[in-house]
Amino acid sequence: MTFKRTTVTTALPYANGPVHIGHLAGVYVPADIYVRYLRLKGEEVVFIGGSDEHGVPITIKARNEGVTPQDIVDRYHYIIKKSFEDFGILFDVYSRTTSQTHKEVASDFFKTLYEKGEFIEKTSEQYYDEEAKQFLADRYITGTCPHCKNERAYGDQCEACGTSLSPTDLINPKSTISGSIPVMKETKHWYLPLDKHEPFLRQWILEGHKEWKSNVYGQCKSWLDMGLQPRAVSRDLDWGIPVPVEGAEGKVLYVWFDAPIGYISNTKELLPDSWETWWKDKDTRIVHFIGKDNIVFHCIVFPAMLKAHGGYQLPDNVPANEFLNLEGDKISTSRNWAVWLHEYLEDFPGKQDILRYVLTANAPETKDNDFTWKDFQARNNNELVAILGNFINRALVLTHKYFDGKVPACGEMTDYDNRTIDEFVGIKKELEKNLDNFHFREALKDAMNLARIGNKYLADTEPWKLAKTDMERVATVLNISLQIVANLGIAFEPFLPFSAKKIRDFVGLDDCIWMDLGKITILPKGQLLATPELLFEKIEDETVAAQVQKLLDTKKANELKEAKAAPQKPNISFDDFAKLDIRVGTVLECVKVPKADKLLQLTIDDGLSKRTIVSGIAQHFNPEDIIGKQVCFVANLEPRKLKGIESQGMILSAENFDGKLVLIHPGENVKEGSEVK
RNA sequence: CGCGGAGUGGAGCAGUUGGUAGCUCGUUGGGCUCAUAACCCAAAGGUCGCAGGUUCGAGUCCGGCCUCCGCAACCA
Repeated sequence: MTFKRTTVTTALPYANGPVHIGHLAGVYVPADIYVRYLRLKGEEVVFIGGSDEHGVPITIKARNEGVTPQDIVDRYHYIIKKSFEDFGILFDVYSRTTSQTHKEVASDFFKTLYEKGEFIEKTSEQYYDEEAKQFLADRYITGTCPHCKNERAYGDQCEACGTSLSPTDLINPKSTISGSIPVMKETKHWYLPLDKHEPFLRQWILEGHKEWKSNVYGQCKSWLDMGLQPRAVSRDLDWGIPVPVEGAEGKVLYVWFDAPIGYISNTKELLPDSWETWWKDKDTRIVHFIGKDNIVFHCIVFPAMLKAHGGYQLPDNVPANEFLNLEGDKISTSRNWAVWLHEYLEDFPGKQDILRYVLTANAPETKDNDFTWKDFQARNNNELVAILGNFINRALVLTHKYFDGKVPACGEMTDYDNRTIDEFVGIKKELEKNLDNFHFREALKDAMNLARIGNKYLADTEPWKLAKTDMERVATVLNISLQIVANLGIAFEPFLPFSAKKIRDFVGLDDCIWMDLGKITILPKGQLLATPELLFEKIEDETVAAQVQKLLDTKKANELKEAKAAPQKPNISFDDFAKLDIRVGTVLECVKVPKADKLLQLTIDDGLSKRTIVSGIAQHFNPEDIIGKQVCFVANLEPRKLKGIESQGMILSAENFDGKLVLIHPGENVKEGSEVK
């Protein structure tokens, strides 16, 4: 396959929240690695990103916060943009779908399809929320499921019984936005007849792109086999790009139609004069990096749009990744179950490359993977520090020790030297093959193996021993070792750009050219090295423990938020209440009841005498912690024998939502026997 | 039976068109001491989710079953 240039796009993050490690691992790091690699090889490439800023969820978030949708997208667009910059994701352009350029491009795109007769118009009745003044997407309507009578079924599906529904099936429908009862209202929309493009798509994907990843190919095949349906491309909403035809007041382009065109708009914003080359020239190759949730849009819908429009190239590959989980649970923006990029950088300043490394080494390329802080620590300590950082440090320290920090001359090379270099060149080829095929996890492993070769080379040649007898040989060994260091400065550039730059700075290498990889003549003799400093540092147990604790706190906060108070019990009369005799007493003694898991035996000074109370609280308190404390107890509860001990009352405690018991104490000490009313 | 993906030594993953099961980490033993107690070598450890079928031969093909994840709402 030959091509002259590559257009790389990344899924546009939705601007209703910051970006997290899942975004990075699934889309942006792989894309950035790929783009950096192509650039190093001197290929023409343009790297397009941007925020997706339209759609219903943003309007709802804005309503909930009492601000405008524009406020929301402004807030997150800049946070997201900065996160990407901070992590070295080198977009040529990172724009937004609220830009003027996009408005024009998307409008024109729609108009072209409209004028070519590529849409069909349909009028239908849809639920309308009169209070919120908007039509309701299926998911924003709840009601009773006609099949299982579950009262919390959604307009598209009942999650209790699994049947798929249409909003009109629901009994007692209710808007989730305002809570009001929606009414049926007629509305007209434009549809893209995907079914019309099905034969072409079938041929193009199923015959023409068998090389696509199995998850991508499989998903497409499934959609095609099910048969494609026309899809609406417009919505009744006041936030978005107006449908640019007459009689379409109050209607905007549906986000999935709007968003992918953003790739084109952003290219145009970057290159107002030459953008078409990057989308329409036959020698241009388009690659979309996305997550698995976006497969059908990028493989079926967007290509159909481009085909219908005419003149555009279709994507050459869509290397979609699966999802990344966090400590065993699905990452969730709404539940705050995520490692946010901006927060990571606050906790680990300057350590972007560690995260890039871990996310690449553990990328969800073939199935969902799990990010754990323990793995993060292990990969840093055992791989980045021990293999890569250590080798570079060894080579530099030895050179400073024996040659005043100058690259020594390379003398006669042995067979072993040559074999090492051959091995190096072999790995370079593997590395390129893996990068070309989007196998970034393997490619990173290859790059790491280059550092391993360096360590082995030093261990086998033992220059610290040779230094006693043969300095000329030491010179050759260190020259080759330093050349390997220089090579690492190139090989890691796509993966760890910050560290690769540092490595090159150590050895005074100004240019980073992929062609040089595999050569041992990169550094000239006599080149002065910088003073070595540590490339990576160990991450201590406490550091990762703190991160884990942060997540546990989140989990707890979520549980608290979701915990609901139990319904109130039926009313009682004042007389009933007056019958209760609740008093304060001081715990004099407290011991565990033998052969009982839950029982504590307390001796209490109740102001009159001492009484014994047995309480089922042993799993929540240490007996000695309670002694001396004042507690509240029901004094006139009928005595009852527990494990053979007569209990004369009941200790009062509150049960937290998580089942934890808390004793009820008076706010300040009072006289024993005081009544609680 | 909605659709797709995944199920390989303790953990995380490779296994291209079927031909003796590999890699990284971890573990154990040894070596080295230039190096951030880092590095190098060696070993142990798997009936490739389950039970079938095709084949001289299957992790790799076919049909069945089980488990996990995702999509069909928002979300990479």
